This record gives sequence, C-alpha cells and structure tokens, in this order.
Amino acid sequence: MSQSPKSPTPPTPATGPSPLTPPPPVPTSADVARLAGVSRATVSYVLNNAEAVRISEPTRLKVRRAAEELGYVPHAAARSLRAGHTRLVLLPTSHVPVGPLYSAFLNELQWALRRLDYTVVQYGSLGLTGDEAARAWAELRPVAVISLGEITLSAHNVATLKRAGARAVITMGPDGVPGAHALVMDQQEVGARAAAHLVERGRRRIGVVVPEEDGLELFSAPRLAGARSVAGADVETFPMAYTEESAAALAARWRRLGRDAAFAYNDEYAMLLMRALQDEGLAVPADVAVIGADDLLLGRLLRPRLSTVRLELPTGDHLAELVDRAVREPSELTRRHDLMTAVAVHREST
Amino acid sequence: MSQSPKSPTPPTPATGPSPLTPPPPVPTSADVARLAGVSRATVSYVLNNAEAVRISEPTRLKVRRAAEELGYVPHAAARSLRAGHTRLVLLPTSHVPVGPLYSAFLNELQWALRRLDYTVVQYGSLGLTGDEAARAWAELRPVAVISLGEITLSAHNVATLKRAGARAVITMGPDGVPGAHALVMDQQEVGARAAAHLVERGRRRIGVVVPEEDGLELFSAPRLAGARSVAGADVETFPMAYTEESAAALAARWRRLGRDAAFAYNDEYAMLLMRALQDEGLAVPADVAVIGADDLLLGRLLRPRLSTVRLELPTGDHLAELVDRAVREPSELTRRHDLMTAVAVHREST
DNA sequence: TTGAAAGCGTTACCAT
DNA sequence: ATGGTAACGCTTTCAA
Repeated sequence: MSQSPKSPTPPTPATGPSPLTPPPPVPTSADVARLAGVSRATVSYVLNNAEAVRISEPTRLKVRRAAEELGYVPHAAARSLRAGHTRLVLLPTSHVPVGPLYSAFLNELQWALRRLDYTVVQYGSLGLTGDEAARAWAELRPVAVISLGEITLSAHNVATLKRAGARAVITMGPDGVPGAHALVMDQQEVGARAAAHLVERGRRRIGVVVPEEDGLELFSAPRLAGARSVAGADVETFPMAYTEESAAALAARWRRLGRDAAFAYNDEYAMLLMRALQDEGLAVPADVAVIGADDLLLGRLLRPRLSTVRLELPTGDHLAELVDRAVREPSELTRRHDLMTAVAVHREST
Repeated sequence: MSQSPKSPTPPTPATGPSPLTPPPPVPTSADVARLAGVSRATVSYVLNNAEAVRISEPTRLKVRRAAEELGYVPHAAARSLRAGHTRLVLLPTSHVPVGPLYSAFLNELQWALRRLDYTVVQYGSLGLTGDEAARAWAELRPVAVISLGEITLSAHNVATLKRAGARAVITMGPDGVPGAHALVMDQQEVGARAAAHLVERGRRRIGVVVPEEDGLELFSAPRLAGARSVAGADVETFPMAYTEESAAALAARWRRLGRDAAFAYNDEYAMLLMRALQDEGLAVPADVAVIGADDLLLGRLLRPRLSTVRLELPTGDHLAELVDRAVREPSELTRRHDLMTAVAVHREST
C-alpha cells in the first residue's frame, strides 16, 4: 500500500470521502462467508435454502445475520453466468401511447410472469431496427422475448435470439415470423369489424383516418387492411395528426370528399375528428357516421356517444402460461395461437 | 461460399433434434476464436475495436466473418461481471395509466440515456414493497435507478441500492429521501395552481376529486395537499372511481354538497365528472367550475372546454444529463433539483 | 501482432 | 454436516 508521490489519485487510507469517487466495494458472498466464519458454499446453501444438504440451524442463523449486516444482495449476472441460463423475459416496448387497455394487459402479464418466477424487464426499443434490437436483446440472454409488434422481427432476428438462448420468441401480429411462436393478435380484425359495422348500417363510402404520427403504422396499417377486406366497403384513407388543427383541416374538406362514414385509427382520433366535423356543421351520424376503436371510456362523454370496436385481449395469465410452456418445451408451441377478438360496439355515432 | 440456406450445422454428432429439448449451445467468443483460428483475446480486441492494440486487417476480417457466421452476440452478464460494473439504468414502472405526457417523457429519457451509452431497462414493480423492490433492483447491479415515484423508497432501500453499486438513485416527489438524489417533481404544485386559479375566479368551496383506484395515491395525495395549502381555499375531498357510474353518483349529490368548484385529479376524471354534472342539469361553469390537470388534448373537445393545469416536465435530455453527471461524480448531485413547474390553463370550464 | 492466464461472483460436485 | 475447487464467458494485463 505504498503511495506513489506522482499518482493523481492517491489510494490514501486515511482520507475520508475522497473527492475523486472511490468506488465502495460491493459485498459478495465471500464477505458474508468471512463474517459468518463459514465457506462460500455454505453461504450459498443457506441463502438459497438448498434442500440437498443439511445445514445446522446455528450456522444458518450466523449466515443470515451476516448477510443482513452487510446488506448482501446476490449478483444476478454472476448467478446466471454460472447457471448457464436466465429467467429473464424481455418485453420490448416502444411507448407508443397505445391506450389503457394495453397498459392493463401489460401489467397483468408482468404479474403473472413474476408469479411464475420470471424476471420481467421492459426494454425500450423505440426507433431501433430489427437487427439492432435483436442484438441488444440477445446480449441479455433472455429466456423468452415477447415482442408486441413495435418492432418487426425478421426470421433472421428470431434466429439470432434463439441462438442466444431464447427458448421462446413470441410475436404478435397477423403474420407469423418463421421460427417464432406466432401469437396472433390480429389488428386486421379491428378494421374488419368497424367496416362491417358501417356497411351493415348502410354506409359504404368509408374514410379511414390514419395517424400521421410515427410508430403507429404497425397498428394502423393492419386496421386499415382489415377495413379494406370487407365486401361492399369503398375505402379511402386520410392521414391526420393528433392535433385539433389537423382534425379541423380534414373536417373542412370533408363535404367535398364524398364519404358517408369515418373509421378512425382509435377512439382518440375519432373523438378529435367527430368534434371537428360537428364544428364544421356536419351532423353525426346523419351526415357522417363515425366509429373509433379501443372502447375508451372518454368516448362515451361526447354527444353523440362514440361507437367503437372493443378488443378482447387475452388475459395476462393466459399469455404468461403460454410463455412458460414454450420455455419448458420449446417444440410445443410452434403453431399459431389466436388470442384476440374484436367486436363492434354500437353507440350513437353510427 | 456454397453454404446451404439452412442452419450452420453445428458440429453435433449424428444425433438429430432429440425430443428431450437438447439446449443448443450458445456460441461464445471462444467459438469465434476457434473458427477464425485466433485467440480469444484477439476476438475481444477486434469486436470491441480496441485502440490500444493493433490488429492486422486480415485478422480483423477473419474474426468479423467468423462472428457473423456463428451469429455471435456477446454475453452482457459475463462482460459486466468482468468489468465490475454495468451501464444499466433501471427505470421502475408501475404502469399506472398516467397519461401521454409521461409516456413521451419516458421515451425521451430512454433515448437520451441510450445516446449516452446506457442500457435502459424498465422494471415493472407494481405492488412490490420498497424492500422487495430494492432487493430485486439491486440484484441487477444497475449503475443508476430512476424511481419516478411509483414506489416509495426508504433511506434503507436507497442504502441497499448504493451498496449494490448504484452510483445514482434518483427519486421524484416532494420529499427527498436521505442518500438519494432528490429530483423534485412536486405534484403539490399542481394542486396549488389549480386551487389558486379557482380562488382567483371567486370560487372558494372547492371539491377535490380523488381517484378510488389503487396506485394513484402517490400522485393524487400531493395534488390534494397542494390544493389544501392555498389560502382562501375551503377544500373537501370526494373519492370517485374512473367509471361513468361513479361520476354520476357523485354528480347526483353534488347540489347538496355546497361546492362551487371541482378540482379533479386529472383531466380524465374532470371530463367524466363534468359530463355527469351537466347530465344532472348543473351549468358549467356557472353553477360549478371544473378544472383538471395534465392538459390532455381530449379535454378541449368537451363543451365548455376544460380548464386544466399543465405540467412542464423536464426534457428527457436534461434528466439524462443529470443522471450521467451523477453517475460520473456521485458526490456532485446530492442536493435537490427542481425540475417541474405547473401552470393553470384557463379555458371555459372555470 | 498475437497468445496465455488471471479473475469477476456464483453454485455444484466431490472430498472431508 | 461442511469446505475446497472448478467452471460459466468475458476482458485485460503481461509475455512472447
């Protein structure tokens, strides 16, 4: 411990909190062992409640007390390095304002997975390409990846993840990715239900309102495609930003567009548009029917009450169980699973 | 390169895919080294673009090609174990439907941190106690924790995290936690602005609408306290759930409550209540003034347009920079930082 | 310019 | 019943 006179950061023992950030040592299981007067193995046994070996009660107590005193917390990285695998479930998110349904669903899912003893981690992946994202995720060696559609995964990306040890890669969306467990939460269904509802009520010339905002295409595109797929529906698309101005601009030219109905990406856009149309002097639903999607509570506050398409998401527990099964028996879940249904809710705006 | 488009065919013996889930080996840097005919050290140098050492271009190419072919992705845990520290920033979330502002803010923050070369991970912590959460987070050895208030951290919890190597623990909320870097995003300010706005406009008997839902107390309680703190405000609280029924029930007894103004937890609750009051035959703002918070776009769609309190959140870049500074120089940022301001926005409902 | 070896914190096997 | 030891994958001196 001799101190060099030239060293700019002298390892001086006597100085208190040095200005030059002396990184305080993190207690390890070896420290606990030393303090408790036992071996590291014993510490491990005690702290992990190992059944295979019998440790005397006094020893257990000593170890526990030492760990407590040191504030010892095991090092997850070291543990999983040794174990050769993790219990990490990666949940890529892009934080698109995707609504309370989705939030509630994510919550449920996290809880359910945690109950199954997985560590759930959300990885913000906004703006990453599939390749970048797959690499970044793979570095963490997750046992499962649940990609809810914010990122489009290629077959190659899925392969990367699997090679990195992921036992289950679950994608949502209409198209199953080769190698992944496709979990069909088909947004097309939403558009199809909306358009069908409108057609049933005698509206055929449907204007589909598509968000101008980035990051929503993955939801809006299939919804649009679904609307297009409905027989008898004459669909035209209109981009609109999530602002009053954009809505007003679209409403101002609505009469000239010759559309007798509007299907907006979701209820928020629908509300915005409906208000703008009304301010423009058009009667809803007489002049133009308006339907949204997601069944937001706030949509019922406008007059007329907003018709919508409600999504029946799978329960978090259901999906969690599916994930767990896929992890334990990867070959099992290669087929597609349909989990989402959509149903049009008629209120007053259609 | 006459390679089949199929799998790279690992040097497995003759056994095909066994039914008993043989975990396929994850390629390591040793595998890359072997394939490239170099040492593991060289692989590390090449793949990390080590400046200190000069590797010949042909060698670099060989290594890169081998890594590519094997689909090698470094093992983050092993790397940080060796390094003795991580670049992991933990962002506990509870997924309360906290609004688009917040989502946008989180997005910004993630981006900014990623630009600073941190790995940002959200850890769903809904329903965990402070102790459980702190332990779980500490296991991941994050270099920083940004707790946005969903979990109340005790001084002991902060100590746990710091002992586990966290160089910065940032909490938001009015009360700084000892040992943490307090980042004051004081929700009290919101309530104070709302109440002051109402008092200014001659309303003193303010009914504060508090959500019945769990998990929102951490936001609603300080907002209420802020309203109480305003001189001249006579505050009474009314719990309300986020349903039309609950709003209608509250509205039905509103006349008897003798309140000439309502301040709702946020714009969503305010919209719900305002509609219910109107349906009950009360005039807004003549009979009762209504103000919300968060300045949601949808609040402008009702008539009268909803007055609100707008939050000026710090930019993600700003907070990210603060975190980075705290990480690099932990002693620096022990003082409180005020980052949030609130301002009442008068529209038509007050 | 490249290779050999040590060591990060854990746990599982094998001795005692 | 407990302790020594090897190994997980990676980076980084040090030596050739």
